[in-house]
Amino acid sequence: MPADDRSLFRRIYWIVQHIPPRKVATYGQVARLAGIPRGARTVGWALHSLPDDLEVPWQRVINAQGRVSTGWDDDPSTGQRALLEAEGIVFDKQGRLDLKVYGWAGLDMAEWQELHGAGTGIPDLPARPK
DNA sequence: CGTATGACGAGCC
DNA sequence: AGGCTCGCCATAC
Repeated sequence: MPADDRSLFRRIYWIVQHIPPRKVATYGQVARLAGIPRGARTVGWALHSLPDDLEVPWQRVINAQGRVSTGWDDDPSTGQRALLEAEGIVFDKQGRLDLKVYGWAGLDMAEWQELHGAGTGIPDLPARPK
């Protein structure tokens, strides 16, 4: 990853670092918090190219279906699902988790302002403009 | 600068 | 519910 990702990717990582254990956020949710309402795929790209030396709980970001989206990690010990189960999250028979139970509420006002600056309120995100 | 590529998502069958 | 199509957005080439 380029050395210039210091704005968007950095914001994304910062947000993910604020997801508490046993809670999960969707790619779209992180994207909205990062300021790119329809940039879910970009969040995926950001986490995909996450530097190893950065401490980011990437496993807590899943898709809107409540399923892990990695696919390549069937490894029972290092796979995304395994990491989440280790935190106490339970998946159903179809490999999905209940977002109503484990879904993260998002950044609180203080965290939002720390990220975007004071004076800016958290938008209701209709995700439809343009 | 155009095209391809996703760890996505919403809408339609 | 499950599968497909299309739109999205930052990057890589």
